[in-house]
Amino acid sequence: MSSLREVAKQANVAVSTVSAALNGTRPVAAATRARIELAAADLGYRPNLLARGLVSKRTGILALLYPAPNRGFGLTEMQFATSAAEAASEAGYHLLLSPDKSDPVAELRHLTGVGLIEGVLLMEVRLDDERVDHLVAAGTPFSMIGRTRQPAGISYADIDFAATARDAVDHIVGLGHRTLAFLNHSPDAYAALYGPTVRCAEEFAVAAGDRGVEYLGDLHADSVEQGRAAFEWLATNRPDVTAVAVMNDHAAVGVLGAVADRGWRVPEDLTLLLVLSSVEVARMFHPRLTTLEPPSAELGRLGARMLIDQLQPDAGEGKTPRQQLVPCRLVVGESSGPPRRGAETGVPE
Amino acid sequence: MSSLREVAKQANVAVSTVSAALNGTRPVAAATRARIELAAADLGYRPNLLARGLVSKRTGILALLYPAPNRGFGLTEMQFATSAAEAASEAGYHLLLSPDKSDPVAELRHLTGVGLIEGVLLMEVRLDDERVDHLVAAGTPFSMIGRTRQPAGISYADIDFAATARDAVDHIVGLGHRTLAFLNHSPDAYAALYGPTVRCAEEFAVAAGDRGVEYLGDLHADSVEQGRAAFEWLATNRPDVTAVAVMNDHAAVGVLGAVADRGWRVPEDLTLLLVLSSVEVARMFHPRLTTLEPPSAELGRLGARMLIDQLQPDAGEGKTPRQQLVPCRLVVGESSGPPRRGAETGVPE
DNA sequence: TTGTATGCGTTATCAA
DNA sequence: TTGATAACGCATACAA
Repeated sequence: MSSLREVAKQANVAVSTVSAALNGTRPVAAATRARIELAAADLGYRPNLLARGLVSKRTGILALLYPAPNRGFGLTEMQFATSAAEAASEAGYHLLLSPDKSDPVAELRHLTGVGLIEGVLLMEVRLDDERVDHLVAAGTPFSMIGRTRQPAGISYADIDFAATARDAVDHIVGLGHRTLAFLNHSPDAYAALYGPTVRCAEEFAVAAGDRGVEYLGDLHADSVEQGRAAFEWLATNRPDVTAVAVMNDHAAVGVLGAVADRGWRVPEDLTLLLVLSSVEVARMFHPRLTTLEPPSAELGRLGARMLIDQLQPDAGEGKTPRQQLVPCRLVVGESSGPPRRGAETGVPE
Repeated sequence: MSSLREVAKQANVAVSTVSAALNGTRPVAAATRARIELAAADLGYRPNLLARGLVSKRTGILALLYPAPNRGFGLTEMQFATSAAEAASEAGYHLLLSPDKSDPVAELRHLTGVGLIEGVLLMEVRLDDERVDHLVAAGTPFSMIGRTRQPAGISYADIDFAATARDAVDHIVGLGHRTLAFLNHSPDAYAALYGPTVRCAEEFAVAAGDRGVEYLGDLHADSVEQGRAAFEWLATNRPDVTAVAVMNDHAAVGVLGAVADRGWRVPEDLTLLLVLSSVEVARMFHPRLTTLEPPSAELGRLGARMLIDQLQPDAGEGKTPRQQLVPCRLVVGESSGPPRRGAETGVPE
């Protein structure tokens, strides 16, 4: 409420001196500085961000761009947002929540056009993402949670899918399993270009290959019914499969249901792994599922930090983008066990 | 990027005329208005929000205050945020995410002090809430999702707990139940003043009384173990109880586990109700649980709308606060059934 | 070491 | 109907 001018008057100095003293932007005599700080504290002075931003082009506002929650915006995505907001707040920045509905690029153009935004934090980045192209072209500082197919030169924090897959495969190999089925998201237009969907499948295949584990990909389920169907198909056609990794929580519900219907039990007859789900969710199952929990909070925090680092004036133009991968945390639940005996029998072909 | 001045030059008029034409703030000749609009579109003009806010005190930015997600930040809370953001965006406003960590009032003072915020949307409102007191005292426009003990004069959108409890009780009465146990949150310092915790318990008691259903309150569980313990206590001491309503998802997991251990089944031997959980969550259970789903998206939207309405200049000072209650949606799952036969036997005392 | 003056892009108050 | 012009609160180049 109180302006720089009022502080100046109260401290008997010029406005510019107050500004300098408070921002440390030029040397100020210790005595006057003390007077100024006293006056400022006394009046409860707060610099007006609008005025400051108007002249300095630095608003301290970051935009978090997330897709409209058509595709399940879950706990994980929320964690990105809240931890990013927290990291921003710790650095003196503010985070603006920007749902991009129909036209993300238009929304982006608007946000930067009105001079509100200093930088953008991108969520739910796809392998090919028009938002990225636009931001690069416009020269707007940004960083990503997730990454495009070719993220060279762009700051991002993403899941280390390779390490995650290795951990998962090592886990089941340690239990004695020799085959692994991977239930991915349904191959709709979205999943086809969605980073986690694509990369998880790839890296699980690689990790399985490295460990000599037979890998069954090409299975998909995004609902209870589809999960159920997928397991039934497996039980019929590949009864030798002893371990299943599932990307979608509801699909896991279906698998568990089908397993029970068949008179099987988890983990005695089947080892079930949740991929990219929080322990919070894994705990809702009975038995408590083993899960690869995404480092959501850390990714959100990292993404925000990276963006903020870019915005620091001393960062210069020759700044190297930071790119960081963080593996999921393997949290072993009650759904992990050795393969059932005699699983080799009944292998078709 | 391009300023009002450039548009003015291009259209051969004064800046003030451009401003007037674009904002409709004073009559402008049709011809010149056309010229101006053409020039503006041509240059891709966007009004600078900082400059505008500096003079008009209207920034178009709303702050969403939410508690640091220590206490389970679930799907529900997430929905508030996203739907509020969406509603704000539709009205041309922006939503700032403000985690209030240690000192919410200081955070609030900061936000309004720097002139960034036009109004505040409060989440997780408690029966006695210092943030509310501060906002009222400071004269900052705000609205609440949830409400305090005495919300007179303040705009809010909250759950209609009375209607919700009635629906729930009617549901089980319709099935033939005569007793209902209510598993509330654990009575820690937080829950003691948390609206839903308190109001749900009260209204369930009232609704049960109205329908002649025996009500067992004073039960609490916020974890799997506590849920398990609670059910075991019930089975031992009140084997006549045939229906249980649970506030906490994890507690429900515990109840289900204990039910199974006892050789009982849901819904044959016990009807289980989730209270204030999304179907998304209810579906994760086996059997799929009946739930009273909170109208999160609607509340978020309503809260934002109410705040925005307050901010309209034509709202005047004599504006009546809007207060709206929305009941939960009863979604019947597979955990609802008639009471088991012979439940009356074995009633202690 | 400090003060003066100018401008950032708008809106709003005047005259014209 | 339109055009100057003064704020809004701050940062900064320049003068003292």
